[in-house]
Amino acid sequence: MIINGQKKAYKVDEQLYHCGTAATMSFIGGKWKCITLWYLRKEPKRFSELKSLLPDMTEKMLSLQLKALANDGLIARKSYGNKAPYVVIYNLTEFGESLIPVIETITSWGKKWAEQKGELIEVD
Amino acid sequence: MIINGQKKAYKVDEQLYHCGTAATMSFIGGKWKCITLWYLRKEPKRFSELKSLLPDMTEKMLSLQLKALANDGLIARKSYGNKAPYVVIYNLTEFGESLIPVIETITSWGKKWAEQKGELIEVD
DNA sequence: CTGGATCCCTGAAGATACTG
DNA sequence: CAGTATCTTCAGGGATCCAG
Repeated sequence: MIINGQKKAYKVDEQLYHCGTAATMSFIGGKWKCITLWYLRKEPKRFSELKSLLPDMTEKMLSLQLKALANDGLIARKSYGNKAPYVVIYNLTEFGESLIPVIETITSWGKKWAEQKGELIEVD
Repeated sequence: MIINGQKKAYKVDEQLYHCGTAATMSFIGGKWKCITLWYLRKEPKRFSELKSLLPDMTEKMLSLQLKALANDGLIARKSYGNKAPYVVIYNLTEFGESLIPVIETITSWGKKWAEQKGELIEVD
């Protein structure tokens, strides 16, 4: 980002972002965050529900992503019970909801492209 | 992507995409592709122009990204002259242009967030 | 001027097994 | 049930030098 020959950047909590894109990508970049948020867009879900909805994601990655998303304030985690079996519910926060239109834009472009250039097939 | 209990995916040129998001991200994911396309959105630019607009990006990365974007059909490369100094112009293709609204959505969300939560400062 | 070639490093992601 | 703990692999990215 260069304004009047001066190099500028956004500074948020000691972190520099050289453009709006970089800021957004820090929230939804990487391989899994978008799709995780996407599955939470309508209603809260349990860990095991997400796991079965995302069979390609290892438990470890799911756990890491959920932790990161909660840390960014995009989702909230609530746990019930002090003995196994535990129940843990994840839901979007209002801040997380503000990202859904962005993800929707990304998803629908990809969907349209994939449907035009390829085909929907069964896997596994 | 699970439909009627059946796991599905898009198949495009032997490549599998488990959702629209993954497809889009294969084009604009990573640290540099979005911003590179963004700078080409209005008019074609030379390698050296892009280099000075993107001072944080090494020449190697710029070169790699331009090659990848051209390979994906998002930009076109035209070179003039058969002796040094060469002139090489990059411009968006129509396909590349179709992604600009997506990038715009991403950028404006990040911009709004950064302006609310942080500040614009000079760097370097 | 516009890159290519090479080496290196780190962090993201995967596999597998284990636990309160 | 909802995660941790290790170990490993690999691609993205950085630094530097080289070439037409």
